[in-house]
Amino acid sequence: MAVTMNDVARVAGVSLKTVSNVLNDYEFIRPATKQRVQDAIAELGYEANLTARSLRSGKTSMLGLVLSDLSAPYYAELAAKLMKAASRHGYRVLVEQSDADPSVELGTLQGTFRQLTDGLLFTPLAIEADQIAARSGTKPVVLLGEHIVDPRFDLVTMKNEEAAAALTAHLLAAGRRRIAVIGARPDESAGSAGLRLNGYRKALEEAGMAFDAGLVAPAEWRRDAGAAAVAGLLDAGVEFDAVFGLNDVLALGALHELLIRGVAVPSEVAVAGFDDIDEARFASPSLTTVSPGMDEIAERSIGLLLDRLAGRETAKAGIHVAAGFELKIRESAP
Amino acid sequence: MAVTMNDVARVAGVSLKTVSNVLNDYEFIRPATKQRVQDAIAELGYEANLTARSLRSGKTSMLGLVLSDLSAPYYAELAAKLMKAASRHGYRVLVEQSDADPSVELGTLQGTFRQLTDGLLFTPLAIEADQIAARSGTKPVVLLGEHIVDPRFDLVTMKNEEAAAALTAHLLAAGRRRIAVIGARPDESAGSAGLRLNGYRKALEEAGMAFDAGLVAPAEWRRDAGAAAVAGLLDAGVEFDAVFGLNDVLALGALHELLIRGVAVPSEVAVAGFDDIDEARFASPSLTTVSPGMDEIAERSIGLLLDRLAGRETAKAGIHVAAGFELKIRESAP
DNA sequence: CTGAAAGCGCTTACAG
DNA sequence: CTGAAAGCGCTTACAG
Repeated sequence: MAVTMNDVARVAGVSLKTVSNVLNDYEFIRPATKQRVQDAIAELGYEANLTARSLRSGKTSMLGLVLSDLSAPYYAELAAKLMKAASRHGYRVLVEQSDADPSVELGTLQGTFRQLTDGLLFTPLAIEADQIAARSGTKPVVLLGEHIVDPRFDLVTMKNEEAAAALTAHLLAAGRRRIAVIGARPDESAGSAGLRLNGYRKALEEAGMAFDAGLVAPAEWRRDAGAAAVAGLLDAGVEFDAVFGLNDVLALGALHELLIRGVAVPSEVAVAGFDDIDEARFASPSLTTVSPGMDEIAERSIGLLLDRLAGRETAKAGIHVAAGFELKIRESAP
Repeated sequence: MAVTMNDVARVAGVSLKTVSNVLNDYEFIRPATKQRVQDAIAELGYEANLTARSLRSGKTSMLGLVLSDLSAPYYAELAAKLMKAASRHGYRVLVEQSDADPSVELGTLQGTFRQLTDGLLFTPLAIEADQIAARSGTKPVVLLGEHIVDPRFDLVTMKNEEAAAALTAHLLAAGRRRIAVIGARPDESAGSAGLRLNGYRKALEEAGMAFDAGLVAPAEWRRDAGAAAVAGLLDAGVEFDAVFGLNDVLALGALHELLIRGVAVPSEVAVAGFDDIDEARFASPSLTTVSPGMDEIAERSIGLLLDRLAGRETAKAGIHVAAGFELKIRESAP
């Protein structure tokens, strides 16, 4: 049997409540009493039982993180940073992989996962704002990404459109005229894919260049799909002198396919991505990309969620944060 | 206020215990009673409170996973697979990043993290077997990796030595004579680095070739360190016609550095790694590596831990499992 | 097959 | 500043 607060109270010669007060940093405790309790805790090696505390207080000191797939480098790096940020504030992070399955996403908003966590960092991919609103209950939710941008919900995101435009402008300034885009999602205009594509179009427009839909290839956001998309363009005889992968793994898959086919990068075709995952720096050639401010996203989203939990942030409307971005110009598109 | 078992009992017209029996699939319940309870559950939208259940039963339905850094691709992919495997058995996985810090590793063996989880999948990197034995308590622990191989503990690992030898033999068979090794850890002979280096030495021996310590470069297991290690060898004028990165990110960092320096891969220098992370297939050139059987590792480690939890496995001595491996011969070292 | 009672280890009003 | 009591929502012996 583990040591309980009762044992501590007995050894310290005080009541249960006094032990609880010491444990919870209650202000008005006589220093001598506090010391006696702390000595007893040390002597017995007492450790608070989090489950009992949770049952009574309704708080778990865990935050939920919902994302599609932890093995995607962007999510892996983000999760690692979020966990570190949460840990600095005394919270743990419980991760749920949704696989972009709507029923899994809905499931995390209620039931066990919700019970186990005090608040949620939620990357919606398959469900809509009203579905979240219908079951968001009283625990705070901070949305990540851009699938849902809604004034009702807190949101931490990145400057997708602006950054994609800046990257496209860079390619244009370098003399590229036919920039293929891979990773489009024709079925959704609101998400990251849509916003980044918008940025691309705006940059073209600003440069007085026509948009050519034949340069836009849809693809799932995976390496192999990026490779296949570029293969498709090449096989179809589409001409292009640059490829903008809407994220890094797409761009890296494309880069791989181009090199296999004997297409020189960047001399014949420049390649650029989005996310600046660790791997981008070490690709060969190294990948030009957008650093979307992942550190800032991690800090701000944890900060906002904890502010909501602690009642430090009480705005009725959702707070929207967009982290700053930075262009990383590397060998693949100098 | 959430719906409780009491509410269900009232609506169904039965006692608390009967509701509990239905919830816990107790065998001997009259079908009609069971139906009444299930109807009440559906009507009220009742969901069991996991915290209360945990407090009373001492079980949390969570497994702990301790690893150094979730953003390392190998760990990210492994964690994703472990979570999926656990989920199929009704368990969640709570991840703790240790950063290879001994005090963090020790901390996960007791205290809150231990309380929150029914069993542990533990990747020790900085602590030793006796330290684990001293605080392993009654909850099961399955070790991952090879830092600690001890008959007292269950262990799921890979065939490091055998696989490294097979990979080295492949390089030798392809005519490579001076194979540099990067990522050695001179301070530890037992871990993955030591075992893989052993495999390398055995393959050399088998081929009747001398071991040259000048070809072995220590490095942390990161991309940038792999690049720096190769740069060091080149700058020191060490001659080599192949590089064996003791894991994939080391090999990919090395590959990058070689290409930057104008060294042709594989014609001048072949490059091989270990792990077969997703990225290896899509590197340019694609990376020859060892697939260490990650699916098998995930399945077996979850399976073994759950067998211990359920009392299906009662062996007094630790059970050691080594997953099968496969050589993935790709462009970087054909 | 089902019920009434106790209790897991805390925190939370309520007193004093 | 500290104490005695109640109760969070379950499961677990114990009866019957």
